Amino acid sequence: MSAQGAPPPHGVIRLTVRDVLGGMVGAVCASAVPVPHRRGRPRSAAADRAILDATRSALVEVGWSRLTMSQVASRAGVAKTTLYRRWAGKSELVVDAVAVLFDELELPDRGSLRADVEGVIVSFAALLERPEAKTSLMAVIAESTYDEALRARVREAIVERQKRLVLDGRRRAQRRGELPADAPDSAEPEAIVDLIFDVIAGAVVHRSLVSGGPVDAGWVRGFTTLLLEGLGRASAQP
Amino acid sequence: MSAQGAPPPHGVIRLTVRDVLGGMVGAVCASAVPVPHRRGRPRSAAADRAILDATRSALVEVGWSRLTMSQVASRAGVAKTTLYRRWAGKSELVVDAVAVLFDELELPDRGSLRADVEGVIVSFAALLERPEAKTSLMAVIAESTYDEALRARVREAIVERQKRLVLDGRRRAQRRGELPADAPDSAEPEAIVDLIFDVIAGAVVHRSLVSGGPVDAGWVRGFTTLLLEGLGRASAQP
DNA sequence: GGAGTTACGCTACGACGCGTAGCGGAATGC
DNA sequence: GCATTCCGCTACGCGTCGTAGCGTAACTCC
Repeated sequence: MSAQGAPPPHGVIRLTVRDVLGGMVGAVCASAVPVPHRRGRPRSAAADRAILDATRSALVEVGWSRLTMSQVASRAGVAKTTLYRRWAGKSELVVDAVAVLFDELELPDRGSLRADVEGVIVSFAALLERPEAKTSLMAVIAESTYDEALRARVREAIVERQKRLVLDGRRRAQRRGELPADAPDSAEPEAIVDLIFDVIAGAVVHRSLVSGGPVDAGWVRGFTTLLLEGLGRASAQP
Repeated sequence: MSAQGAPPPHGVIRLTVRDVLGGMVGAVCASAVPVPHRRGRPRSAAADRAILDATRSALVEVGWSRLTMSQVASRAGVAKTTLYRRWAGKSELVVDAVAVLFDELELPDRGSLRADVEGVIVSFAALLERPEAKTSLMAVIAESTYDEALRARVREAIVERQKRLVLDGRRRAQRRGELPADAPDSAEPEAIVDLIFDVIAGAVVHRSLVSGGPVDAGWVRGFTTLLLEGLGRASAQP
């Protein structure tokens, strides 16, 4: 609503996670320089960290719906106004607070496509089990269906950065000869990566947050078989 | 919070969608009799319908987060207290208001497994495009991560009732010989149905609500190929 | 070192949604 | 008739939101 009401103090009102963390995680950062803000008192990086930490711990304890800005402020030891100087609302704050969790995801080479797929499924499911992520991810996505800016923020901060996992795994499988190499005329390996990402992430989220069933070894094996060999063979397995 | 504060007036405070609609849609209804409430003035079925209609139309216009109980009440032409006599809060109300949308899903026999799968994907995606569903489905699921009763309500009213689509399609494919019949010793065709449901629903939801890409003919064909034939062949297709 | 600029903590405030209580009246079963 | 239950209405206390205004702290440029 009141995004550009007042003249922006430091050029930009909102900072991304990468600005806060000094660009230590991001590689696609637009401006490598973390905005050295020429004049005036600089924003407290300690306050930023305290706020994001407080947000995560509050999410663990009370969940998304009972999380209030006042509560986060007092936990972080800052004034409520300081929160609103950085984030427009609860949704924006939580996106940044949760985004760093997803950067912990790694995909070590396990030797085969099947092992790699099972690995990423298990890792992602474990991440979704953490209360901070579990309670807030869906809420933020829900909010973003009516807020285009928030939607873009979610995509940039969370979705886009995880596709690297699929991209890496696919390239490794191609090198091993488990998947066909990209046809030089085929214009869209990107479409396939997007598809695989939606299928894996969507299925794991749906399983653990909607259906509510456990992502245990049996489910992981079944899902991987379905992914690798399709419905016919997956139905025949024990 | 205050669920059982006062003695329940009519035996049960909450009614399910099937009670309201007189059991016209559900087949797995526990008690076929819609509680003929022995004494006193009966609850207005017209008010129930007006409230649920008002909820859906309000969801279309303002979305989940800006939806208020007072707003729904005045739209429906009922008092706010009447709302709270039937539903404990916004989440419960919206679950019931949205659940009926999912009952419209049908899966006509299109002659082949591939055509059936593509059909269910397209239908489900079209449903998610409706603003009432789009904005509220994720919000309710998010809320349910910290509310076990709500979670059960979502599962019963939405999730469980859609698995029939997968079950039907699978049986038809088995009859056609496109899928192997259930091994008599294999104890769990149910696990496979659950898996397929999570994969299809999860992928479509993730595609349209998280990634934000279109569920167009190309995506549907690619996803179907992946489902039927697995990663290897899906990667080779144009 | 001083001047200008920006961020911070604090307090207070209006606006709004929530969920409940209490009333008189209306619709049913006995 | 009488008891029972629902309805519409008004009013209320409570908590959260997001902002304004103030004095003060930190930093840059001259």
